[in-house]
Amino acid sequence: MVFQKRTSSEMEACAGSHVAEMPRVPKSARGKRSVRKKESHGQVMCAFDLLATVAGKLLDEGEGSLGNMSAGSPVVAAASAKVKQEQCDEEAKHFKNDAMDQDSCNESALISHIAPQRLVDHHSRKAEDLNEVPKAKSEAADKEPSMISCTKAELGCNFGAIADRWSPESVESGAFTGDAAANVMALAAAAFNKNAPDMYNLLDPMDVDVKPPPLVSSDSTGEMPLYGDKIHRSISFPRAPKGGAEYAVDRENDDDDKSSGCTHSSTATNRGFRPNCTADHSRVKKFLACKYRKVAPARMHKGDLSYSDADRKPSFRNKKMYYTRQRTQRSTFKRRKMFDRHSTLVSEEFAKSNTRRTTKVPTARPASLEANKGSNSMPFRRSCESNDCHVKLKIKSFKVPELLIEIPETASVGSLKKTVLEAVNAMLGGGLRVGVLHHGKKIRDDSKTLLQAGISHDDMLDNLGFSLEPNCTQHPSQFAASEDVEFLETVDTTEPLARIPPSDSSSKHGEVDACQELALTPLTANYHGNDHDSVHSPGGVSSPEKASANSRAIVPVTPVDSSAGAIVPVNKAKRSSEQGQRRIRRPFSVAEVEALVLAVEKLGTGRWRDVKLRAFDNAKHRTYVDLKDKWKTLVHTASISPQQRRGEPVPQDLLDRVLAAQSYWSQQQAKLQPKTPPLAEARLLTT
DNA sequence: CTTAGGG
DNA sequence: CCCTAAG
Repeated sequence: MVFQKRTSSEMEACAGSHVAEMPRVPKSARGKRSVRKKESHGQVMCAFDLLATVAGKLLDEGEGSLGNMSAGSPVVAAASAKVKQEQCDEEAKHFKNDAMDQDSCNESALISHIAPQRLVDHHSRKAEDLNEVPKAKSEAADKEPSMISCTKAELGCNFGAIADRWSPESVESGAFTGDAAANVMALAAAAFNKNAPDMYNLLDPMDVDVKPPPLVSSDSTGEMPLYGDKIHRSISFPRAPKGGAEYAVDRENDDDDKSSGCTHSSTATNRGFRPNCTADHSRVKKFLACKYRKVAPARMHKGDLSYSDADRKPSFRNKKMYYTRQRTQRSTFKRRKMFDRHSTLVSEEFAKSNTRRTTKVPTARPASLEANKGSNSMPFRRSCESNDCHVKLKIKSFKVPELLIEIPETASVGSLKKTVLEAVNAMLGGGLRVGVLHHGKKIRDDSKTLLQAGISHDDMLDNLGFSLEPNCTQHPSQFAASEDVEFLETVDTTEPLARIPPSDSSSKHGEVDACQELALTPLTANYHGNDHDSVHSPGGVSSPEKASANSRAIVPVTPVDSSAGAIVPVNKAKRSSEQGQRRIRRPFSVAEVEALVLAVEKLGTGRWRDVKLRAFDNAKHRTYVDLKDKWKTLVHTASISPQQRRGEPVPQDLLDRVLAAQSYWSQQQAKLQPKTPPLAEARLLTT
């Protein structure tokens, strides 16, 4: 008699480990490999440029209120926060149960009142009790009544000063992560309101250095001019309040904000380069126009962009533009390196030394540069009790959501510009949100302190990231509810505590190492992959855990303006360099490896579908082929010297198990292979 | 769709 | 990871 290979394997598995064979999953339930072959055609993608446009948008947003608002990043932030707040409220209605949304709302709320509070903080530093805040605020407002009008240009310039002054105090260990996000927001807002050239600098991953000046002992400097100090204070994080009290501060204090950031408006240098809005815009546009890059025409049809169901969700079909991950573009592959760089521009660093300052200033903008420098050199006083609890970081640039635009190849450049602009505006219409990522993981808990989030002054460089995220639901109605939800889930990563640390991080910051938990509860618990989103909502979808995967947005794109669209309906120009995109590489974490090993030990090799179902059913990415491949590499890895191994080191014991399992199962396979395995059987058959 | 292997 | 041949 001849056993079917699989059957025998299963039997052995059961016999050996007492594991009941998993019922065969119906075909319908089997993991399907996502469609990969995508077509595409004339598409122009422009991600980095978004930054430029962002500026324009923000300008617009602030237009109305700028008149009577004082300048200063806080104000700007407040302004945009207003808009965001509205949306958040809206969102809240739709996703009341979504933690992420709540977070986003908190962030927004924070932004709106953080500024005033900072000011207050400045004026009544002693008033640790939040109860005193209101009073202090009014005082503050009274003290600087004359600083109420600033121009946008000033705002922009001020950013330079602010950025440069971003004191160590700005990011204290005691600050809430939400505060951090808010602060970043403020900075971003300010940055975007700068005149174009300066903005470029800010955006240039190579330049802008927002690092704070050297720390000065708290009382060694009295030189700090009032306004300087103000500026500084205005962007620094409020002292960590106990509880979420500060969230209660109402936003009616916008008035205060108005006067808060303007103290420096009198700065002569600022006057020097006060561009007008028009100028700003044109610059932005120009910038955009110059930078847009044509990319692979990956025509996106129903989620072919991504490989995972979750990923696919936000594939705004039938839309002209999409925000998605860069990686989804296969055609972009060749340029990926370059592109990734853009997407990595999020990097910021923690300066370890207080003295080290690398302020590369824009060679292009002498004026502003000067202004900035002036302020840079200005010492300021910082008053942080614990001098070593500061997190110093510089944000080279923000990660901007990818923007995909589909436009006929025959469209004019002008229409392209317009299209891009519209897309960006559409995205920004929802306001921006700043995401904070640590070790590639999104920190969603705004109430966490930086310290708790693992962001400490002695942190490693490049562990922190910020991203600008569009406030997705501008027109919720345009999308199916489910889609929206999924989108949200996808956009965001997961709850820190429930996550598996990125492969490269040794989760040394007190983050719960979910890996072990998962890995150690093998038989029953599957490795849930990175799809910890389920933590937030049942049936959650997978979400890439890497920073690169977080910001996406659905843009209710208004049809490309008539001119562009009408001009050329020639969509047939595809077929050129299509092909699907290569999936991004997602190194297996130790936890995953362990889960895999466990499953294989149980099921044996050659049953990858079952292994997948058993241990990676929730990891939408990770197909059985992936698992098989991983096993292959594991076997290989285990057989080479440790020195030759690369990537995240896999515990030797795991590798040993790999080899053991491998040999065991291959043996089993060998036994069954020979049509005449046991002599006895052969005899029986022949007899 | 799954497996198994080469690329 | 991708791609393919096979079943």
